[in-house]
Amino acid sequence: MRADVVHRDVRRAEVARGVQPRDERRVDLARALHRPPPAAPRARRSRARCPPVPGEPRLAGMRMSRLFGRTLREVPGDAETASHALLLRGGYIDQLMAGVYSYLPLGWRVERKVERIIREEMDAAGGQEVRLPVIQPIELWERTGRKQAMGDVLFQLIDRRERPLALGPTHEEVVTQLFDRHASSYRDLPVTLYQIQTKFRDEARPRGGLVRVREFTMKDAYSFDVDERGLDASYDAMFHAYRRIFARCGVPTVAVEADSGAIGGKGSQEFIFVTDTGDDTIVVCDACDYAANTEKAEFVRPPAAAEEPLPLEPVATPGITTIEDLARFLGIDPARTAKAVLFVAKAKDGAPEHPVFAVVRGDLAVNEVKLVNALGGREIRPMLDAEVAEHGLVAGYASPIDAPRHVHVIADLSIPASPNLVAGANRVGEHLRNVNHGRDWSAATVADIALARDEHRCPRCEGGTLRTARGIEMGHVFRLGTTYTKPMEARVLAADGKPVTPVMGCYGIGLGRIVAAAVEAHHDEQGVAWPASIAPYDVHLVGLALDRDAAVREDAERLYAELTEAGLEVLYDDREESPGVKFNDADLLGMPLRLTVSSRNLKGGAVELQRRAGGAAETVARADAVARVRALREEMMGALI
RNA sequence: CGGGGCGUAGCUCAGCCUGGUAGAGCGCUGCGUUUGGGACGCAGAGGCCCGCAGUUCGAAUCUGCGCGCCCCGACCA
Repeated sequence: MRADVVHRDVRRAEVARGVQPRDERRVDLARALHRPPPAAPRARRSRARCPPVPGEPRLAGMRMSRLFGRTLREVPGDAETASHALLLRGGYIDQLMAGVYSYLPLGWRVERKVERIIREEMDAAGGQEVRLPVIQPIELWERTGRKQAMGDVLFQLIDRRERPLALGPTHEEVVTQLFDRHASSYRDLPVTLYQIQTKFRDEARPRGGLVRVREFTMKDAYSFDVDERGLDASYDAMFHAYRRIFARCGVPTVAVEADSGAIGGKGSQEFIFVTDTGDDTIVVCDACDYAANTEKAEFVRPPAAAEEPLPLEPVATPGITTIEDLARFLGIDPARTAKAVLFVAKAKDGAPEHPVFAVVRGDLAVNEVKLVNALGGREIRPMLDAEVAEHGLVAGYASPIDAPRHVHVIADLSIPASPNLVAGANRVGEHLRNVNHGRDWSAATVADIALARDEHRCPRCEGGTLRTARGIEMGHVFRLGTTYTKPMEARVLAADGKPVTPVMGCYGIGLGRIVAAAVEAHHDEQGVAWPASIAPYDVHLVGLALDRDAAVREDAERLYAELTEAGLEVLYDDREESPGVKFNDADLLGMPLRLTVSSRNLKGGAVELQRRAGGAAETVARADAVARVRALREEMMGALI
């Protein structure tokens, strides 16, 4: 159906209903705003001011002359990453303050498309959408101890009655309470609730444009099951939904094992978009499918020399306080030394601060996340130089042998397995050779507290080697268990009539990060090349020299109408700009397809069709243009899943 | 929270060292020329030089104190 026919029908219907026709309303509205109605196109420089013509498609199209937001030729100074620079240059986003952005019409369309995809996949996986409050009473956070755990990241405010409140950084507490009020029987389970909503986190350091922000849209989902088996099923459903979501959005991700951090629970996986600009580090096995965040990553320690323990022997090491210097000075491999790293475990729940003496083999580094976990979740900080002496230790020469009793000595797995190490003597300028764990000293705790890195061997397969990569966390799925249901005292009655505490899972995705990652993954020197699924518009229609050639203008307008009527979303460049400007803007903005109408092609009864992501331009017969665009769009969408 | 950098027109920046009535390019407005890869001419609009307090006859410029933004690190469900 033609647009003007549609319009006529709508108009007739409106008149019949006694409603003032749409285009007349527009004029009235303008008058009401004390402004003249949109002027007729001027003879020249009509740049922008042409009013929507009768029959203007109401939803699926946008004239660039009317589009709010302009493209920038130069990169705004604050942008470091490609996604940040291109989103700013294209007029997709605008920064209000550190870590807080507005989305302009184009940017918002992208986010809404991501949102739609997520909603479809969540619904398909059995999720039910809800909408939870942003503003929450602080007591809720005190109940689970997370007011402490979140610390300064939690945005807090006080209402007029001086009641302390928080802006939700996540919603485990709220949803658990909601669940408890509305579910009372095992028959109500399983249930997965989700929402797409703005979250607030006062990040210490926002960075990378949309990558780490303080106000952001997140999809968070929460599953409730009667038992672990149920949780497994809910978790798997979400995991697979996540795979589909990222695939459909054109963002390649790798699922890695992760530390659960302040969220808690037992086991989680992150979906990481691999990029050098990422702020997370992961390791990936080059032989099997093992992949983990370095915070969590296990690895096979390089083997130690098989030797019998030799007699302990002091060695003078004047001025040598680092492993590097020590190994060079003694002409040995760093793996033949023991590295001491001193921390202070912070006070928690009334327990006072206490010194922590961590020992790893010299070729390894301490993984602070693992160390915190080995300490039962106690936060740590580096020990200050002054404190080292206070605890009876000698900086640079600290020794695990005869360490003061109040010092918690914790050794990495590599230590008991490595004989005859060189360690500090706890005297300035002196080390000890042939130190053996079990003979000369024993750690209070032996645990995996070392950091995996490039070249380490895979813990899951024979012969695999770990490789490190940087990346951005796109989503995170957690098996929470009863971390929240227990302290919140959520219960349902089981089949046997006895109350059980439901086991929970939670699942988050950052929408803005998907937008940023999609740009990182799909751009070139000229600009963005959106995946078809989340591009703000399907086609960028470029009309050249519209004011010079009435035939071209008419045909471009007609094509615009035809495309939108065919259900395509069209960005129509109807501006009075030179071809170079239009093409460059089209490249920068990055719609997946570009259609060019020009007098040159029109003479041959054709238009030019170009894929933004590459490939030569094709000349398409004018009559086939719409069908060809639809076909290409289908093809590109199909390729995404 | 440590370290570094930067705040001058819508954007990118010069001017600051050596104090003396605020500049460029891009963008924007008007008129004309131009039209397949960021064209050109002419005429314009646009600035509390981040803020406050000092020094000085005089401060964008020097000094102090704030605030903001960016980067590295710490931190980061």
